Amino acid sequence: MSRQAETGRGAAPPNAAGGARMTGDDRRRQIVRVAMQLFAERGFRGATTKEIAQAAGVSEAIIFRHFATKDDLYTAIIDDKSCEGLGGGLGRAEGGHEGHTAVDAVRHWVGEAMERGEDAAVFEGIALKMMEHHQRDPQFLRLLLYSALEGHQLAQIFWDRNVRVMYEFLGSYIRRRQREGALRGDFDPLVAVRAFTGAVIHHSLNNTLWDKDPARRILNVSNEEAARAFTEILLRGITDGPAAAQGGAKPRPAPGVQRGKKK
Amino acid sequence: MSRQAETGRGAAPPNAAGGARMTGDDRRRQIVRVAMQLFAERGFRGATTKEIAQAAGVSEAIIFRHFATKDDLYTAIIDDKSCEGLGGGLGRAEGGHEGHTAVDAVRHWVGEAMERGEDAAVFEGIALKMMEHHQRDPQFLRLLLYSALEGHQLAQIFWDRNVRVMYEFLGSYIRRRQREGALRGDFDPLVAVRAFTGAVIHHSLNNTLWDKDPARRILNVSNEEAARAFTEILLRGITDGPAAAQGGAKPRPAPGVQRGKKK
DNA sequence: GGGGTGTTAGTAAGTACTTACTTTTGGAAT
DNA sequence: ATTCCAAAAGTAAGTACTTACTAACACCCC
Repeated sequence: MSRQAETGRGAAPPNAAGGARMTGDDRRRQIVRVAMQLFAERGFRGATTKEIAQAAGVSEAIIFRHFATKDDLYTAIIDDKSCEGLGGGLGRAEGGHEGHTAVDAVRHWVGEAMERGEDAAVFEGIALKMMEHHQRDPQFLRLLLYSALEGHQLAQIFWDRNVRVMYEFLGSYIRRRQREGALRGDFDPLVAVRAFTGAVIHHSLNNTLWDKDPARRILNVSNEEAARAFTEILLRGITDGPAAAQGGAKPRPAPGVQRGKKK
Repeated sequence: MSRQAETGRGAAPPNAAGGARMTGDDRRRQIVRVAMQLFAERGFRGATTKEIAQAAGVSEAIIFRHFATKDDLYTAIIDDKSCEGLGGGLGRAEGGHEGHTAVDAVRHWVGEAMERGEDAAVFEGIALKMMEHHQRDPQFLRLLLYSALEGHQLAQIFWDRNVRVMYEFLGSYIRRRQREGALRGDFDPLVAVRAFTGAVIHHSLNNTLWDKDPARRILNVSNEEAARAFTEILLRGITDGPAAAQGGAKPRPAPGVQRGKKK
C-alpha cells in the first residue's frame, strides 16, 4: 500500500529510491508508466495528478513540466501503448514503435500453423497468447475498459488498429479454410471470430475483473485448458461433422430429438 | 443536451416539467433513476451530486435529504436494480422485489424447452433474451462495468446473485443432457457456459461500448442471427458429431503446443 | 552561468455535504 | 368553510477540502 513516499523536504536523501534525479526523458517515461498504472486502477477522472506525482516520487509541478495538461499525459500513454496490441512482450520496449500490432504478433506465433492449415493449433495458439497477455498485464484490460467507458481516444484507436484488423485477418483465414473445404461454408466467418474471441476475452475479463480470487472462481481452469476447450468447441462447431446435417442444432429439433442417435 | 433547467428561483412556474413538487417517495425514486443514468454514463466518481440534482430538477440539498451520502445513493440503486438481473422487463417495477433473478427469467422463457430437451431453443432463447436486455437497457452494462472497475458492491452482488446461479443453472442443464447422452460427456459444462455467455456478452459489449455506430460495425447482424449462429456453433461443438473422432479438431495436429495428457 | 531538474507555495474552480431559511400541503380544530 | 400549524419539500449560500494547473525560486552539473 505505501506508495513510495515523496521525498518532500530539501533535507531528504538525494538518492532515495523514488526521488533520484533523472534525465528528462527517463522521468517522462517513468511518469507515463506510473500514470498508466493509476489510470488503469482508478480511471482517468479517478486518478489525480497529485497521486501520480507521489507515485512517481516527484512534485506535481514536474508532471506539468513534461505534459501541458492531464489529457496530454493520457495521449502520451496512447502513443506508448496503442500499437502494442496483444503482442505484449514483443516490441513493448523503448526504442521505436514501428507498428507492432496485434496481427503482427499473431502472425508471428501461429503463422506457420496457418500456412499448414492446422486449425486447432491456430486457434489454440491465439487464445493462449491472448489470455497470457491479459494475465501478464491485467492493467491493460482495465485501461481499455475505462477508456471505452469514459469516451477517450485510446479505446477507439485500439479498436481501429488492433481489433478491426484482427477480425479481418482471422476472418480471411476462416474464409480461406472454407474455400478449401476444411470448414463449413454456411456461416459468416466474422461471427465465428466474434464467438471465439468473445469466449476468450470474456474469460479473461471474468478472471481479472470479477472473479479475481482463484479459490472462489466459478470456473477455475488453466489458460491451457481454457484455450483447448474453446478451440475444440469452435472447431467442432464450424467443421462439417457429417452428422450435423441431419441431427444437430440447425433445424429446430422436434421435442425429443437428439437423444436418438446411438453413436 | 439541455438538461431540463433547474427551476431555481421561487418565481418559477410551480408546475414546470422538471421542478414540480413531488411527494418524498416519488422524488426519491426519481433521484435514484436519474443518478443511475448518470452513474452509468460517467461512473461514480465522474457523476457529481450537482449534476444529479440539476438533472432531477432540484437543488443539491434535496439529494442529501434523501440520501445521507453519495455512497448511500449508490447502494439505493443496488437495492433497486440488483435483483433484476437480465430479466429486465419482468419484475422491474416498484412494488416488491421478491427476488426476480436472472435465473427466474431464464426459467420462464426457456423452461419448457429445457424440459423437452430442445437444446437449440434453450440456448437460442437465452442468448436472444440477454441481447435484447442489453440492447434495451445499455446503461445497465455500463453501470455494471463501472462498478466492477471502481470496486463498488454492485458488481459483486450482481455476480453472486445472478452470474453465479446462472452458471450453476445452465451448467446443471448441460450436465443432465450429458447424462442423457445428448451431449458429449468429455467436457466441463461450465466451460461451455463460459464460451457461450462469453460470445453473447462480448457481442453486446462490442455493440454498446465500442462499435456503437451500426453502419461502421465490424459485424452487423441482428440479435436473432447472432443468437442462432452462436447457438449453432456451441451445439455442434458439444454434441457428439460422429465425424469428430477421426477428422478435424480433436487430435492435436500441431507439433507446437503441449500435447501431454490424453484423457 | 545557463540550461535543465527539482522544489514550495500558491490559485481558481470544483467537490461532497451543511446550515439556516422559505414555501407548500394536508388535515384537524375552530 | 375558514383558520391554524406542524411536517414535508424546497431553496440559496455557505463550509472544508480537493482538483488541475501556475509562478517563483533553489540546486546541480557541464
